[in-house]
Amino acid sequence: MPRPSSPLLSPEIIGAAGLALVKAGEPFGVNAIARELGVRPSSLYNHADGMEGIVELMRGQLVQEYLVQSSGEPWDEFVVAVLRTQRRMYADHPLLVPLLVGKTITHPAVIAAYDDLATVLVSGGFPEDEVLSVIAVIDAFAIGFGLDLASPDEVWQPEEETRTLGRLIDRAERGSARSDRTFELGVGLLIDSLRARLGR
Amino acid sequence: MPRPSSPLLSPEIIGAAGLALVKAGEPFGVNAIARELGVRPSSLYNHADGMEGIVELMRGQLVQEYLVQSSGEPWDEFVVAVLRTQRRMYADHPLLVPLLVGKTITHPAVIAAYDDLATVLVSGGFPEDEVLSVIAVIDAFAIGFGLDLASPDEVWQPEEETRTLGRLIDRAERGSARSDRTFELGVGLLIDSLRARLGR
DNA sequence: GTTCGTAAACGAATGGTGTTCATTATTATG
DNA sequence: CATAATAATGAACACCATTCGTTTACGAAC
Repeated sequence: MPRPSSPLLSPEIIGAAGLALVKAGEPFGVNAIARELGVRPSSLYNHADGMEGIVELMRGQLVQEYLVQSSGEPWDEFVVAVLRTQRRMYADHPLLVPLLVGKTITHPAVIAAYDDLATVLVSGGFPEDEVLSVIAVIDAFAIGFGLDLASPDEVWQPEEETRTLGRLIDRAERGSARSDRTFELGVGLLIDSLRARLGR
Repeated sequence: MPRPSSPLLSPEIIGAAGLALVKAGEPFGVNAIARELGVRPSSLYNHADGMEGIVELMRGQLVQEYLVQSSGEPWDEFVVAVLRTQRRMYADHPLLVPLLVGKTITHPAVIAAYDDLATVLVSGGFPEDEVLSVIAVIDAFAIGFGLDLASPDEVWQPEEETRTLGRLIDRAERGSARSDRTFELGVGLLIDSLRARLGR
């Protein structure tokens, strides 16, 4: 069926299909997306530049979906909001982390989001030569806690006797409750330190 | 060449070859390892349980390589040492992160390392129902900063005008110097907050 | 010391992946 | 109306992880 009357594909459709797959935790790839869309894999190459291009499409849609815009609130409130959203984003798509991380960011929407954060931090009083580091710390937090939320219920499974760990595990909460608690602790620590650094 | 006089392979040899590949940043997989060892891919299945088993072998050797043992120092010194080592480990093997993360940890050496850390934190005075969260925060930090160190020199590449970000990028350090600075800032923030929490 | 089972290599084959290219028919442009 | 670009297909390629049968050397039992 060559060149159908109304096109079956578009960059948006492909990106959305890819995101739907990773959201469902199913194996994600060119063939899987094509299967999902009822189309041959080679057809995708008319709209996206291979696997890499598809990932870029997904990143663009993902960022728009999890966008947080500043609206005049204090810097610390904004940072917490960004952290919460980013963590949720990474946790909802753990399979994408290795694809997204370690690549230079050029997508305008993503750049704009970081620009927004940088502006808020500068306005909040952070010295200009420190803001990028603070942003990287925020990124590190979000990725780390996102992966933590996506990790299995039983993080550790000791097979032999332990001095301390086993006892703590037995008493601890499980699953998302544990991860949420950890995240709140971490966010509190981070914001406190940033406030302290600012006031110094 | 069936059944050679002296065996060409062993779990240790296979794990080491896999680690050597990811350390060199080369594509890593069953075939690549076999090629590196001058052996057919199918031969590996006599010593390791497929791709998954090979990753497990690699994890074991990796942990031993980056092991940090406590020796009576104060908890904060130990935490910093663990953070530094873990960050280096993830930075040296960014390709392994998606394979290591999100899996239940059973390897005795890894469990022992976490048990050590838990013991130090409890001895340091942290309440028992908080120690696991603190450990998760430390993990999140290490992964996040490891990935940061492994990320490209130009993290952002704005194509359009920005309000703040572009100016900060122009003035900022690059490469590992930037990442090191960020890490030191993050470690300082984390330790300060943990100290504050403990003293409260 | 011969026999026999196991161990450790190989080769071939299977089903999966991402990618390229020629082909075809439709749609849009001149 | 003629022509070029477009968007699908199918065939082919190279690679991947994995399984299975085959071959042969080693080590233990008789």
